[in-house]
Amino acid sequence: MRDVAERAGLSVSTVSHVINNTRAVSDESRQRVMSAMEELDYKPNALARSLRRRKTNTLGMIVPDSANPFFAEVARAIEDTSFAQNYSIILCNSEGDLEKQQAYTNVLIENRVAGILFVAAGISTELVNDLEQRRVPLVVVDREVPGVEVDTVMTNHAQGGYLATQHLIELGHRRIACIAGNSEVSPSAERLTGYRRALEDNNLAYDERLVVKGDFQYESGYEATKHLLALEVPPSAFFACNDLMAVGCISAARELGLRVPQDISVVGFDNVRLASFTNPPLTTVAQPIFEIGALATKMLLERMLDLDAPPRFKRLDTVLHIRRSTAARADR
Amino acid sequence: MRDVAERAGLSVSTVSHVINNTRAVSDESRQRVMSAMEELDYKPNALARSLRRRKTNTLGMIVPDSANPFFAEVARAIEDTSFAQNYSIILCNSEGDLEKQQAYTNVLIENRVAGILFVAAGISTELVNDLEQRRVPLVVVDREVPGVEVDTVMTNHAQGGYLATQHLIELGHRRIACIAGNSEVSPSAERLTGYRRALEDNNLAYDERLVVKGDFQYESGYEATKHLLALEVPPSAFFACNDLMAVGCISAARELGLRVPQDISVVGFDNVRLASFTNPPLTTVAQPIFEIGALATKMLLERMLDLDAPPRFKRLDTVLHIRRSTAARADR
DNA sequence: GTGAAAGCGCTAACAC
DNA sequence: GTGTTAGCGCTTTCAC
Repeated sequence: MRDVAERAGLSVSTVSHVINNTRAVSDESRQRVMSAMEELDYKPNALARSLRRRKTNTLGMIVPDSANPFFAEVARAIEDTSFAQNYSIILCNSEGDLEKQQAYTNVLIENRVAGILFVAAGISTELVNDLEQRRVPLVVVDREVPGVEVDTVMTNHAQGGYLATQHLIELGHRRIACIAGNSEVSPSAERLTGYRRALEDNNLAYDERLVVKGDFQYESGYEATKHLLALEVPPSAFFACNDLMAVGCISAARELGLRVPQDISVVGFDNVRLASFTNPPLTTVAQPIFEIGALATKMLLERMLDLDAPPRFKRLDTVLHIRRSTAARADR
Repeated sequence: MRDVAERAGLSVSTVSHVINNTRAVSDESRQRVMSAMEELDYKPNALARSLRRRKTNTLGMIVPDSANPFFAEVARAIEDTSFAQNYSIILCNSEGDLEKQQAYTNVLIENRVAGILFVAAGISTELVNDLEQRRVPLVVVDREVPGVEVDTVMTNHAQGGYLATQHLIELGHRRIACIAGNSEVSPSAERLTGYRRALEDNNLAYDERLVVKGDFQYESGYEATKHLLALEVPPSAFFACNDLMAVGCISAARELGLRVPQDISVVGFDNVRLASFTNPPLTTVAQPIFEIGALATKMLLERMLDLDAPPRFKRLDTVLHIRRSTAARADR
């Protein structure tokens, strides 16, 4: 910038003011500055600016695994929205590991990010309090943090689980398996709740043998299905708590010579891009992925403006997309 | 830091030195500093540090679409490797749009990133020269930049295309379609080259009606297949230039009542995680995705150490993974 | 409408 | 082994 000022024959402060449009400057001076910048191909130093302003244009985003299609799509939505608002994103993959998450959080704090988005992160009460005390704005996405008041955007997972199960029941299925996630975390448990509630509402007994835990990866859906289909009385329908496990489920069924949906029905959860192109196309409960990311970013940006406003909790509804992986139960 | 120094009753420089382990400090002083840091919960300001050191610990990564499984996995590998080396990643989605890419590049320069990774980005000669002149280290991944010498890590796409096609030929297929990508960009064109070369080596005629352009998305594989199967003499095998299009291809075939692999065979490219779980599991040409990301990061880090070393060009080999989407041609 | 000067929080050169 | 000081490149107050 000094160079620009010299080249333009003006003071550094004037140059700064034309760059930031922060003070009236004569047309001539403005011109001189502009051309000097052009000629020197000047790019302001955001580090110095942020240091001085005590505020960066960087956001931190912590996800368990940015290569997982669901998180990848949420991350994409967050990045898009942030870019549109002039914020950059530092990407962090926690792998759900608390230590890594803490390490990343430290890096983000040291880089004085303007805010942090925790996506599906197993965030602890202490961490939230720590961040609050440091006055770091944060938004939690896709996880409920028990006992703490933080800005949160969540999907109505219970409603989604209900929708999925109800759909299967309406198709005549009576033995409906649930390939759950790690049930300790909120979205996973809620999907299961929705499943149970739908069974109840239809006077179907909850059979715990039909519920098996997965970990949201393809493999676990595959394994769970192999296990479930080996039961004495196997289920005729599966509610997989995410699309990846649903894909694994279909894969396993096929290996056992079962046709989807003629022999068994399966419904997923998330509606990632892939879901439209599985074989058969997957019936699934859609989360409003883009909206989740966009809303989370928006909430974070608003939070930055007023750290002491009351925390907000947003729940987004799901929509059932009926495709080709579900059909009426075959008579037995 | 000032606070820490006061608390510890020492000079700021001493504190700095213990933090950075950059000078001999008495055990007692060190202890005092440590506990002061602890008590004040001090986190150094990376902005100030970088400003002073004239070097950040941040890297920029530009990808077309971080929600695309292939890029998502490469990005993941890059982020992992960088984190292990104490570098953070700023994520940029260019959408293959040159303007967005330029905008992102500017942001990265303003943030004085220590280096930039261009993944599959349509990077131009001017941009490379501009960056070189600014002395910004960069590595290009998965794209060849014609007429410019830059550090590059590429897969041997031609070899992969050859492998895929050869495999189909060995299975007895004679009419083999190719669902290509946008053929102007290097990886895409090379895969096609491999396809042609395999045909030639086996004395099979190249029929341009059997080659249709896609855009690496599910949809385009789907559309291309619909088109190809409507030909008077449809192909019995498909080489899709990436896994997503292969999935779209299978999806289209199925809609037309064709079985994979009994009626048609399809092979993909990339070997994204998903490929193991499609229905049927996809035979595909594996790119060493993790290695690509890891190597690219490593090259960038090395480049940062010596900006004037001769540029390196690394080509990684592919491996054919034979799964269940390919089979011997049915007699007709 | 413009300039001088202080200072953001750190590191590195220089003194002792 | 420790302290003082200058300065990284900006923004912002204050003065004119």
